[in-house]
Amino acid sequence: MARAEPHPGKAATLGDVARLAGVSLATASKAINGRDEVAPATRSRVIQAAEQLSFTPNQLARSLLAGRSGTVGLLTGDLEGRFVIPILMGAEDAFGAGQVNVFLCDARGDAIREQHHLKALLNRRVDGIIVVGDRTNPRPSLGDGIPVPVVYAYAPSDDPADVSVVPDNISGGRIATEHLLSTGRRRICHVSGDPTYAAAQDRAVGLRAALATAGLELVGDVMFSDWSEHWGRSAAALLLSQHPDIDGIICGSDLIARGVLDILRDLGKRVPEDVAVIGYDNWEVLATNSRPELTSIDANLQALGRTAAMRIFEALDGAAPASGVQTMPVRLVIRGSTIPRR
Amino acid sequence: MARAEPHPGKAATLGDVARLAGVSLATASKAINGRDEVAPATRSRVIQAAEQLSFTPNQLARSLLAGRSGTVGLLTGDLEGRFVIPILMGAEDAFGAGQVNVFLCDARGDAIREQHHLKALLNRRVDGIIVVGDRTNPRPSLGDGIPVPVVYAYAPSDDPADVSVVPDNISGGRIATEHLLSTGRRRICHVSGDPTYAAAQDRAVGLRAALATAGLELVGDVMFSDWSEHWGRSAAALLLSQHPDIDGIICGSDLIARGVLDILRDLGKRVPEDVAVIGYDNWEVLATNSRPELTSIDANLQALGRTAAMRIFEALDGAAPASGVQTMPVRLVIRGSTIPRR
DNA sequence: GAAACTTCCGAAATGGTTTTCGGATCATGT
DNA sequence: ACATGATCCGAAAACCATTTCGGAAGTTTC
Repeated sequence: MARAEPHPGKAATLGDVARLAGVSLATASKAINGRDEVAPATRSRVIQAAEQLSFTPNQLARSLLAGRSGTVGLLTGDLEGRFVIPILMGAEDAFGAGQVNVFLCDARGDAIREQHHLKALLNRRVDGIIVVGDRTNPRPSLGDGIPVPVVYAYAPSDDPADVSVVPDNISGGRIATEHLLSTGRRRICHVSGDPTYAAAQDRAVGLRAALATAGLELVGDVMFSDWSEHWGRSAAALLLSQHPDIDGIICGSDLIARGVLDILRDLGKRVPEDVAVIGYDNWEVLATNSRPELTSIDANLQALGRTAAMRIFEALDGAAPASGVQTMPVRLVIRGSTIPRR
Repeated sequence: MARAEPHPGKAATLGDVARLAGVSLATASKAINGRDEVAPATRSRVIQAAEQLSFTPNQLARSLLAGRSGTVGLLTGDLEGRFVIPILMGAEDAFGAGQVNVFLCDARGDAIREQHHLKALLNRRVDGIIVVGDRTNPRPSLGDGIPVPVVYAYAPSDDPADVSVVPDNISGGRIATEHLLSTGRRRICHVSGDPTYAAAQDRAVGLRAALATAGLELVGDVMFSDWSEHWGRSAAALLLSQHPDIDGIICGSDLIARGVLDILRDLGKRVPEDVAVIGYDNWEVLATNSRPELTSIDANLQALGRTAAMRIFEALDGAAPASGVQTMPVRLVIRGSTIPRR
């Protein structure tokens, strides 16, 4: 047997409420929305009727009238959701829960699908669009024919006229390096990931700059390959054979760092006493489960999402676009792989 | 300087198109929507006008009229997004890209926030709601006062009158066990996670059943604690000291399995030659980066999302609710931790 | 008692699209 | 020339909430 009234045919409309309360639509609207042109007695009558019918105003109709839908599109190509979820949460924070809702569209790296989603979002009259990429390389702009503000998060647009918000990878490389230096390390090398990633290059730049400031040079070349744990292991083995005296390894990702830690353990090196290791991304589940726990750089993605949302707001309020790429500060999270537990 | 026309004040409406083409709204609508009560010449004139103005129909207005918004709400408490993203992708597949868009709302484990989001979704007149939890324990039902179909995915509702779709953990435990048995293992133990998780209990049930069918018993008790790599390491050390002759370890999660693999390596046990290890979740980045790569059980979350979406469809089409908990088959992914590489 | 004012309520327009139904036009058949 | 039919188009209603503006009461003031 079907449940009682599982999906009642129609939701109550303002008209229903007005009829039940014995007033006109206009009065009902004013009573419910707390406008002051209505007598207290009438108001309470209307409100009671609304509750009785469990009336909720139809946002569709409201949006149509207001010209604002109170929705935002999040267009992502990030297959795993590692970046997009924190960014979404940040955006939700900025918009205020319940005020604005977010359409999440996954283009899965496909430009056609992205166009498809974009069109669908515009048809739904979203008030703004946040485009999220999975790497910090510039990505093709959606173009300037879009009738709502667009902000690019994590992956910047290749058009400087667009608004982009990205983590500051140069600074990240510098901070990681300065931290190792502050713990007394002097023979530092760098195992990074895919060299075609702007993030890899930027971090290396920051790293070299920090070393130069301290009058030091990188031990060996930056080792590029991919972002995997496998590579972290291979790289560490190679590194230790070529430069047995290194005392600090800066890794391009936490996954790489995990591989490096594995090999250091196999080779009998103590971390952090003999060699300090630092990762990147602060992927908690990896960083807190390693032996020892992994110091890492956190990109503050939630703050990044909040900022992206605020840029949308500003554009909606008619502020000057402030176009270009805005970099967001990153954060050092210190754990046992660089500082011994007391 | 501001860009040229960054956000043109108004998008073209059907009225604009009609005026430009010199026809009425009704005719313009029919021409664009391919209805056959319009002369070919008129139609092409309208279509050209529409393209000239780059007209796109306002979905808000369309939805208002149709009584269907073409949107679905995905209400999640999954903080990390590990479950919700595949489920979202599956739902998108089922709905057809561009036909339906998904509002993603993260309640962050907060019942108040969940209510808030739910209300917002209903006000936006979503056509259905998918509730995603981060564990397979029954969760509180949203209740039966909701005017649209609701499907619970991953975490079932505690109300049997609701529609729930969950992965088949019992079967998962059985499949994992049968796989180890098929590789000749006979002394099998089980390191699982938090015993308050229904998933942990279910997997253990399936495991014991498969062993019983083969006339075997579990070596030692099921070891419960939490889902971490740390626990995997502690458990493995304990296990090997108590039962040095075990030849198969079934783990409650890939993270636990990673910890187990670490300790086996430390103790000089060869995997899979001496001991086979199998994980759970098929978290690719963990499973493919371990030494050796990790055999695991995949919950087919994308298919689960697809099914959840189809349940919504069915309810919308007025089909019988088919309420209760539906379990979805899981899948064995074989890698090097159970079968030696040839 | 009439004018001025306040207080509250309702009719109607608004937003953009779809759909129904009646009307107009034109060609065909007789 | 008139009826019949076919073909195309347009006026208007519908969806639902908000807002403006005018009007109907009721109250105060001289």
